[in-house]
Amino acid sequence: MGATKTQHFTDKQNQLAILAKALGHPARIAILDYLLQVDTCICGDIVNELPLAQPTISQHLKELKNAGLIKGNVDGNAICYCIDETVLETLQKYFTNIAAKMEKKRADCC
Amino acid sequence: MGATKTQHFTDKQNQLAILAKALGHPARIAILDYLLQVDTCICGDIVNELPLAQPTISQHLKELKNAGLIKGNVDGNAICYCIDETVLETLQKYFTNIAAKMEKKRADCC
DNA sequence: ACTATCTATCGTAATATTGCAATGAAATAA
DNA sequence: TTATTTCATTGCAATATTACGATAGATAGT
Repeated sequence: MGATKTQHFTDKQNQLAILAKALGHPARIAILDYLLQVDTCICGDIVNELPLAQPTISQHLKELKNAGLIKGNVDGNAICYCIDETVLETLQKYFTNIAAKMEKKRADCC
Repeated sequence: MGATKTQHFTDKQNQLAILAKALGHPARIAILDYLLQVDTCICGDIVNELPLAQPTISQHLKELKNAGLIKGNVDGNAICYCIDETVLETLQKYFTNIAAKMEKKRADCC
């Protein structure tokens, strides 16, 4: 025991959980914040922006990449990371959908 | 080491990470799905809906509650859990905001 | 070639999460 | 009172995550 029982849930549920989990760390939120802030979707000086060692950041980037939230293009010596829109749309849809459903039953709730 | 270095990040980043982390498990996504599906924000038979033991579900509910995603009202012997709209708005805003920012710089990205 | 720079990976310690059996606590029903 | 039902808590084992030093690979410049 200790491992998540993914087999028992739907693909949708697992996929959403993977995305949310990837966002479930302040460093990874900070990385996304930075990628949005920077005008060009520039590269690897994320290390200078965050209070974490380079291997740690590399690991966080890997997780964001595995979840599909960002993509990385090799650009000479550096790597250009940027946010993947398509996956973010999934998340946006999920929450707007929930909001819509909530709207419907506003009254009969606690 | 092994503990998250929350001190180094902003309150906003930490708060978002907490919410995302709470959603970062398929069982907890499934719980929200169920709460949305059921018409009235009904009570405790969530145990019958999920392939997990009662203590495990109780723990997941606790985490959703701690993150602020759901609230629970005692109703006699049972407990009535339901989704907390306000926090979901935070998430919805976050993603629509990201989507808006992405729109702006569509061109110069990888 | 050598050197510097940038990033990934390995190995490992510290900590957190997941899952459940057993047990508690609190309200309801008999 | 004595069940019964409903949910929470405790305690523990299995597993995952977080963080970083050390090291390796790949590219650019000299």
